[in-house]
Amino acid sequence: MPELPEVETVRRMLATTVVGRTIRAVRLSGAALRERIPGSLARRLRGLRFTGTDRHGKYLLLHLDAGVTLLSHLGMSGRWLFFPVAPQAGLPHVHARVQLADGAELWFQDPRRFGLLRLVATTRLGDDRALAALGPDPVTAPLSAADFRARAHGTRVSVKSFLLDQRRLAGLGNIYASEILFRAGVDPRRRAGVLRPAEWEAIAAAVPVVLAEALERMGTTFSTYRTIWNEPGQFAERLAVYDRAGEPCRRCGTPIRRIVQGQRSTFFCPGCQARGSRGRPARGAPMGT
DNA sequence: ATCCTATCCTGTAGGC
DNA sequence: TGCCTACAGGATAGGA
Repeated sequence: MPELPEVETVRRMLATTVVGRTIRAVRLSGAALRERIPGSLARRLRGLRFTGTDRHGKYLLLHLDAGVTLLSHLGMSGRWLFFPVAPQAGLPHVHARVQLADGAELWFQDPRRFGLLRLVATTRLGDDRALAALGPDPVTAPLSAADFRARAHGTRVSVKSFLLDQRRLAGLGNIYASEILFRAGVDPRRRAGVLRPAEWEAIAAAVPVVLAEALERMGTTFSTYRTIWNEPGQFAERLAVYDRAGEPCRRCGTPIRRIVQGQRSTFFCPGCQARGSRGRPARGAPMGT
């Protein structure tokens, strides 16, 4: 469930905690994540200092001196946990323990092991196959309605599936795709290739608003996601549609529906996201349907 | 090229 | 109470 707001929350926190600190040693579990972590990763990180952070979509980049970047992806259940003092007790599913020179520790925990840890030369980030495949990041490179429309031209997939495709737009996952379409008043079942300009306008406007609100509350926690201080995000209570099947829409009272698209749940309000609507009015405006 | 499905994995919720 | 199954969804390989 970590999507852009969750990863950005983690990035900001790591920027104020680990940047400037030096790695004394790295211990690996030996378990394979999305791909196997080579033992050389621990050896290459030893003695390096964190110099900065970046994020592209759901990928988190921790830059170190010596021209090395530690690329990570949280997958479904991954967490970076920071401990100012090394804990006495261990935790299950910790795949990397980064021991810092001052005694603090940074752990990568991932029960389901869909996550990723990889070292990349800082100057060759553009060549990395995972990063190279990503579309623009909607926070660092916001897309206009015209951009969306151009990217969707000719595609037959639903607008929900379109928003989830990291090659087209990097950072949205299942939660925020549904939330953004609700905010925009667009039916998730509509084909992305035939949306009208007004609908793309509504989507382009909704993306930064929904992401900013989620980021302000440190993201959405259902069960697994935590910040580096092991705190849950607070956006779950603000969700308009996600995981609210059968509950009344907060705006019009219509029961929220759950459907399956591309083997994933989609949640939407049949009242506010009517098929063929032009995008609903801005929040607070008269309903008009 | 584009789209769709199955796969990886574990914790948890629900049924019986 | 306890066992079993289904489900959650990140990315991606491979097939249609």
